[in-house]
Parts: sequence; C-alpha cells; structure tokens
Amino acid sequence: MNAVFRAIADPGRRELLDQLHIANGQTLTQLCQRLSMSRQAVSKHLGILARADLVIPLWRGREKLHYFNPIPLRRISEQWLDKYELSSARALIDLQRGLDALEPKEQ
Amino acid sequence: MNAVFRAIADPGRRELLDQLHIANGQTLTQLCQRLSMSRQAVSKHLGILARADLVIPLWRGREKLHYFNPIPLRRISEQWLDKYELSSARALIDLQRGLDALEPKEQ
DNA sequence: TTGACATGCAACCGTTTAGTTGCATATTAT
DNA sequence: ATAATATGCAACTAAACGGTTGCATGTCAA
Repeated sequence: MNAVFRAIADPGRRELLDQLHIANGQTLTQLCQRLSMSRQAVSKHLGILARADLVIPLWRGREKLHYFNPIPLRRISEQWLDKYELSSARALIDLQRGLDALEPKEQ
Repeated sequence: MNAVFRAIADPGRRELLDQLHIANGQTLTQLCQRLSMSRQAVSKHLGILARADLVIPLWRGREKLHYFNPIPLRRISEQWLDKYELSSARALIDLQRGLDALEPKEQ
C-alpha cells in the first residue's frame, strides 16, 4: 500500500491519472501531448503508477495502452481513510477539549 | 491539498497519525517513546503534518500537545478519491475491453 | 526492405528528503 | 537559584526523486 501512497504524492502523476480518467487506454505519446511533460518524464511516472497497480499497461503492437485501475484507491479508502473518518467526530471533540483547557486567559 | 498528499506519503508519518488516533493530544516525548524514532525525526515529521493541517499543536506550559485533525483527509476523500470511486465500474469495463481485444490468441 | 514511429534503457544532474548531531531556549520542580 | 525536563533550531550527510540526454529496440507502413 505504501507504493500507492507514494505514487499519488506527486502532482504530475495525479494529473496523469486525471488524463486516464478522462480518456482511458491512452498511449504514452498521447499522454505527453496533453500534459506538457517530456516523453521520458511521463514514461517514468507511468512506471511508478504501474508498479503501484494504479495503471495497467496493455501492449497493442508497438503501442502501449494505459488503463486506470481503481482498485488500489478503493483499498486506500476502505483500509486506511475510513478508519480516521469513522472517529473524526471524536478527534474534533478531543481538540475542542484541548482548546477549552487553554483559552480562558485569551478571552 | 498537495501538502496533505505529501504528508501521508511517508510510512513514519502515517504511523504517527495512527498513534494520535489511538491517543489524541500526545506530546513529542510521548510519541517518540512508542515509535522507535529519534526525537528530532518525530519533531520534523510533526512539523510536516502540522503544515498540512493534519496535526494541530497546542502549547501547555513547556509541553506541546498534538491533536489529529481529520478535516484534510475528509477533503481528500470527497474532492479527490470520490471522483475515481464513482466511475470505477466504467474504468474496469474499459480495462476488460482492452483485454478482450488482445487475449483471443492466448486462449 | 527501408524509413518512420512508439517505446525502453542507462547514465547523469540538481534538488528534495529523511535522518543525525550539537547546541540553544524556555518551563517546571526542588 | 539551580537542575531537570520539553522542545526548537541550524548544519550536515546520504539517499531518493524528478527530470534530461543519448542511444537501442521493436513494430508498422510504403
């Protein structure tokens, strides 16, 4: 799961996911036409996304079509984010208590 | 929002969030006792988490209590993850189509 | 079969990152 | 007042990262 977190940490790679979200199954050349990144840069980013399973490449002759895979993001959501989401009210109450114990002088 | 993505990209910082999730409002010294990280390392990580608003520090005398703030994660969830979640079925169909157009020979 | 096209690979460079070490500051307790 | 405690700050190092350049490989089309 760490590979996914690292992969989505870069704005360029998130932009890349957005592109595939708009039009799935694009080639490397198509992607770098829209993204004002060099081919090599895009290629490296796609490699990182593929290693994180966020992108699945399919060879079609000399072209490599890139497909977005939503499963890793769902795992992040269910196995990580939700844990904090469920107790977020509790966390905010804790914070409020901390503030209450501190602020009386500042009134 | 980029600061949040970068903040949660590091496993040590995610561990730190987990600690605060278990017990909110801990001090720097308490946190590095449980985490087998040096004090300076934890301190730097807390700085990054605080700059991303994931942690809110409150001074109490010479102690600094650290509170987890769930709001940025909720924003990630609602303004970023959900976009992909909603169209995840579509993405999987696209991928299946790509596979179908390729695999007949491999049967 | 040859030239154009799509991509990969490897070396390199500058910057950022995570982490350490050493010292400084401020607060509490004796 | 002084010693112990809690934290901050600055400089430094090693590794990772994002990006570029140059060349190699494989596929299609004339």
